[in-house]
Amino acid sequence: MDDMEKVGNSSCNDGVLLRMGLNDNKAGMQGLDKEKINKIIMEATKGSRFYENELKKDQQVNQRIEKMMQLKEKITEQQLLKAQLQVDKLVIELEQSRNLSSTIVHIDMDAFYAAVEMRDCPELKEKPVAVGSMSMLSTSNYHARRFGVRAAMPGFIAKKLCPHLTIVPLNFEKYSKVSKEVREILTEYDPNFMPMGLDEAYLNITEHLEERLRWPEDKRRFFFKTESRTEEDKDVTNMSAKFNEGGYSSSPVLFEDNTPLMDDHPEQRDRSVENSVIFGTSAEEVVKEIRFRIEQKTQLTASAGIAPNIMLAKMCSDRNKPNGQCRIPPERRAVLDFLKDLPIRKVPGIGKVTEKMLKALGIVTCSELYQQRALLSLLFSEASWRNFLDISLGLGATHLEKDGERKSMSTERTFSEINTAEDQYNLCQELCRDLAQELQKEGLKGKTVTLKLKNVNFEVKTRASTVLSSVSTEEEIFAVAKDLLGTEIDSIAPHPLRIRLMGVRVSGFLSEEEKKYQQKSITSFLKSGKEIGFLRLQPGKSNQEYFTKNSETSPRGSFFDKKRAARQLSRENLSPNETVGKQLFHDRKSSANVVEETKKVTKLQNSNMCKIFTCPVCFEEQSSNNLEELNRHIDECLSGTLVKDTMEISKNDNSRENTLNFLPQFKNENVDECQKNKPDQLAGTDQSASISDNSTSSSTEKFSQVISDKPHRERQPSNLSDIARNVCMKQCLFPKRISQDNEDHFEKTEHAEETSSSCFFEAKGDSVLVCPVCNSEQKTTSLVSFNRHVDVCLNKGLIKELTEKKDFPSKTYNMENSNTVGGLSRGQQCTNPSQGAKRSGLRASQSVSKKAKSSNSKHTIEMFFK
DNA sequence: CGGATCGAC
DNA sequence: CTATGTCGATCCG
Repeated sequence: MDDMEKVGNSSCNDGVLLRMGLNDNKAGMQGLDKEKINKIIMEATKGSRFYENELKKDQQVNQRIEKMMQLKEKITEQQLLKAQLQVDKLVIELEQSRNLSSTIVHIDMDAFYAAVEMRDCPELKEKPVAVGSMSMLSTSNYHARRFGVRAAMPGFIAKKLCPHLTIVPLNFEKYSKVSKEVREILTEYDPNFMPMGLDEAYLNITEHLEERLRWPEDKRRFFFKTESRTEEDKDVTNMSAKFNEGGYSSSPVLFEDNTPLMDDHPEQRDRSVENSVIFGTSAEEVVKEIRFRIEQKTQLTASAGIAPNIMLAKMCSDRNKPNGQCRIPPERRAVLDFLKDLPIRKVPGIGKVTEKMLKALGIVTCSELYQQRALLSLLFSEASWRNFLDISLGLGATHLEKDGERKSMSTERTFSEINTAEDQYNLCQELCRDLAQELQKEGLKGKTVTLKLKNVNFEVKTRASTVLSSVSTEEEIFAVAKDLLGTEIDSIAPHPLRIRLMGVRVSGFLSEEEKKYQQKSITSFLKSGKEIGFLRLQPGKSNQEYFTKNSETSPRGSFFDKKRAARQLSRENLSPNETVGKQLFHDRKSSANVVEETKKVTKLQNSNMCKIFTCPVCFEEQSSNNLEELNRHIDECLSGTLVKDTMEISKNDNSRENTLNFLPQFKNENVDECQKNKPDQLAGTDQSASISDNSTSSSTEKFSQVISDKPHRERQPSNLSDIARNVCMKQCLFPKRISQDNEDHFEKTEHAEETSSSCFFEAKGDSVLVCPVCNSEQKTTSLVSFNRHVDVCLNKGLIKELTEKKDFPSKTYNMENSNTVGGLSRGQQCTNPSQGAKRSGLRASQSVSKKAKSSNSKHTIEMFFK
């Protein structure tokens, strides 16, 4: 927010602590000093799940730094010199393009929310105040800041820092109203001004300055407000003085400022009428006028920066806050002087991570940033180091670009732990509902739906799916989101997902042009059923292939989504005892859908307005005046056909199924090619690690998964394959190098047992693999042979399972009685829900680990979710 | 394209 | 007890 100091760590070693505490201390006598503040924060923080996650993130940053430093070591003098030349060539170009002709202003309301609340509640005026909740504060007044109370700090910690703190809840409507009042003023100086949130804005006053020169004096005259809005606010002057008890002044005390309003036109002050003031024509005067007017109108103060570009203006407004302003004259020298000792952390776009990384290179100030430009060009991405260069030269945008079209829309919610699938689905649907409503307000439809989850350990993950036709309604979005959610629930089943946040986002919006085009093309596509018929009848090309090929252009198309949905269903049918609730949930939903669909269809058929299309899947004529209806029909049709077809195909080759189930192939459109081209890399490929002992039937294999996942379609009760697949889906089965620079938040390599609830397999050798079924070591020369072993093993297990345990009670399943099922299931299914998820999960993971180690396993297995 | 991260308000 | 919500950009695979 506006005037909050960026909180950064100023020394390398104590990142997490300082990050959450104070960087500097403006504390007066009434406040706390930095040490006390950090101590209190630490006491309130340590041991919490939140803190553990902060530590983890910090370690990841440290690893990034380490990697960067290694890279740095390898840089030769030659390379550096060459880089220096190249960068300096660019510097000359940039220098030549320097544009100092614009006058950009950044306006920043002081402690905005808190100030509004204080204005409206005189009781608060001399107290430390924060706005937000016990969970999270949005801002605090300057009094509270002396105690270390800051934006983005949870209220309960703020209370420990400052027991007298008054926390007032957010009232956005009020802030919006005030913000609007301010904007009404700003627009007079730049009708194209750019608001950044409720409390900040950029203005380009270049034109205004020109015009202003021709203005009569009266147009620059403003009157003090003499009447108060309310009875109790009669004495505006007095109130302002009290309000700014922090030692900072406000109008009319503004005149006592170090920078008097009339400084560049002192003669005009004499001619000012009583109760009015005339502002000059300089940029400073304009900005003082703006601030004066803002305060007169809203009783709130603002800080401002004036500079030749946006970046400088922003940094400038920070300099004299609160209730101050600062200008960088449009001269190169002045710009560079301003930057000289400026900490890079003050630069917009440089956050705590970048700060830390640069600090590791000995860069703290902007001039140091410039000095290291050659090195930076070798260590960072093009975009990054160019940005660094711009920063260190003081270059930035000199005009305000209109906001482009929105690129995404999302909604997310934090809550106390939710861990039942039913609640999660309901919540998801609710989010979709809210989002759909907002989307429709703006008439937007998007092709990508992203689900965001944060588990109770604060680990965040997102899962996205892009569908062929764009979505905007609750039902459409939820159809995609629930699959994503189902996949996640599956992936750690039978452990519950324990989440504290869920979010849904829609992106990939169509532009207006694309919207029209799409309508047309779909219309014509549907009219010509023949083309599809041709493809369908082509010898050697099954329907599946046709659709698979198509979905390659959109790899995460609805077809694959359905597969995921199918998998979800299958899992839930695995253990009837445990998943009754979920099944009910599903049944309820699907029957509701049927009813709904039926209604719609009859409604459509009764309509005279509808057009007739040929469904490209079932070839039946469909009457509809609504493309969405048709899409839905086609979707249903598509999944029906696919399931039917794959049933027939896989009947002929049941023996293959178990192998197939080891294919986590959702992302892998062409297993054959993958196998051929980079067999050695299979292990390392993300999510698409696949094993196939046959390079000719991948298509068939893929689809057999669909059938095997459909429990309600006479699927074989193959717990094993599901278990195995689940593990595969976790990318755990085969040797996977844990990526060093981009670690999955949900994977742990080192301290999973102590600090996290993640699940992973890590292979430390390549030639010895532990069979996930029989748990024995297999020396293999190729993944193919290993796969064959697993295949055989799996079949054995299946047979045993079928003969001995027809009713597989996964609820009471435990690893002791499942030698044949072995390691894999232990990793994934050791749960015993009735025993309290936390401990049993952890214990199981430890015992698995122990066992793995004792048997000299090359794999280590950790559990998901304590 | 999907997923994670960073940064801003 | 109790650590936000939304958005865009970027990087990497």
